[in-house]
Amino acid sequence: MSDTHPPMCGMADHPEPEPLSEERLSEIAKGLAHPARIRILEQFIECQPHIAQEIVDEFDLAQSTISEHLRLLREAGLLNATRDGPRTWYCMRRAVLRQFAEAMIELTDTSALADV
Amino acid sequence: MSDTHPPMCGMADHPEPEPLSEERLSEIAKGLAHPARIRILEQFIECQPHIAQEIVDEFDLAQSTISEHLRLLREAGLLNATRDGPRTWYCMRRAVLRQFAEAMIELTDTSALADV
DNA sequence: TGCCCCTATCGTCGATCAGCGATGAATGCC
DNA sequence: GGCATTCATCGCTGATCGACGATAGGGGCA
Repeated sequence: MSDTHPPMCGMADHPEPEPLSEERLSEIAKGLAHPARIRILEQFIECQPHIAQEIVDEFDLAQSTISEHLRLLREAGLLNATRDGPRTWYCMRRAVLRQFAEAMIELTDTSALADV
Repeated sequence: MSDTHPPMCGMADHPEPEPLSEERLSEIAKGLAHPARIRILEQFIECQPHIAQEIVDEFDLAQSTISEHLRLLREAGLLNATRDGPRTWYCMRRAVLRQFAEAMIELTDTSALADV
């Protein structure tokens, strides 16, 4: 039972309302630029954290490869990692991905010109 | 005057409603994974096509480098290219970027679980 | 015809990515 | 203490990216 004790993920995921720079946006896009990483993020649709082993079990990839993908997602700011004894709990930083998605929407939004 | 004769860009940009695969999503993300390419797309916020030279003039990068970025954006499906004599008109495929953005929104949307 | 403009492509170089196995550190359990 | 589990990191390899200059081709225009 004590192993199912996720650390209260992502609730303090407060939105940072400053607009994202092109550099920041491209960093996030780089995090998304591999099918395995998209699939990893899909595992977090249920707002539940996962330990790395759970992610590894979902793929036909070596543990070290998954660990590398998790690192890239962390560095892109798309995942949070919390060590808990021998485990690491991961959860998605929804606000970051959402802010990225909204910036992309704005790029497609001609009416954004009204603000210029 | 005849040089300002953009080829009726992107109006036939009909949405393709099939959900995007992880492979497709990561291809699009790869197209977005460089600050110069984000900035290139920003030039298309006004729904107007541009020739490659206009893009080159906006950057401190060699023409061949910009041409390469335009190629990657084309291959990611984010830009359309239309040759017109010596020029190439580029315009943004808004529906593609929007569909990508909406897929990212869904990843952040816990209520998407209701559909499962 | 000849020249210039606009672009795409080629070749090259260094940097980063993507994959793997192996190793090692931290922790919990017996 | 000893061992198994979990995970990150370290090489290593091949592939791709990002930048450039140089080159070449396709049109217009004089």
